[in-house]
Amino acid sequence: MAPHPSGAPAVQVTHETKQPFQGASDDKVTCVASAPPSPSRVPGNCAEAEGGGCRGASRKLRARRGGRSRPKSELALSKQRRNRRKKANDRERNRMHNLNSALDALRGVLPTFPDDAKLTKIETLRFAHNYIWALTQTLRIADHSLYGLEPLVPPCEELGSPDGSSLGDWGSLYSPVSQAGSLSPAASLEEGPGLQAPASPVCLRPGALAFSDFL
DNA sequence: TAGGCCATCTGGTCCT
DNA sequence: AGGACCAGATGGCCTA
Repeated sequence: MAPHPSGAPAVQVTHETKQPFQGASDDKVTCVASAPPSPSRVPGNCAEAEGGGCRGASRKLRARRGGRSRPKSELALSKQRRNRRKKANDRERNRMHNLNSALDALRGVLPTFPDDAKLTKIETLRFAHNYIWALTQTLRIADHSLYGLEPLVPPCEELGSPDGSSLGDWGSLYSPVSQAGSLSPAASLEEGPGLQAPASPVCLRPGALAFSDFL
């Protein structure tokens, strides 16, 4: 996992490590008959001296080693493994819950209609990606018009939607991702097949955004 | 019923 | 040793 670039925008990925999550408890730990344990390095018998020769100083030696690690029975070992697995499952579940809540937060800031079906995970990511790109373009366009520069994109009237339909209120921003190729910053991302970015000029109008335009 | 989406479990790997 | 992260597997639910 690539660490955040130092100059990354302040999209704070709060490491909400301990955000208690409902359901993160062991509601359904179905401990399936666990597969054969990983190549468990069977802990060597700690009674084995490390060549230092146990000249009656076994107590000191044990104290230096921590003293608590004594050979465990197979039963105790498997019990310990199961316990560790269970704890790992809980953590993993919690981690995924945190991930999902972050995804929900992201959904919350994306412009969608109330009656729109909830975005799937991949849709949310694509939408957010393209939405950010579109907003960036908006700022750029605004900057250029502010300083009297040539517009970067032709006027909206000259743009056509991919399907050739006329541009209504909702057609002013046509689907940025429905085209192949990528001109956006996203091109630098190692994006999978899904995360294409807008390939064509986007004429934005505040409020005229629907998630379907970005997917 | 097939396919998509999702939650969970699991083992491996890396890091502290 | 233990936690975080990841990817694969599996099974459930829902919809066209």
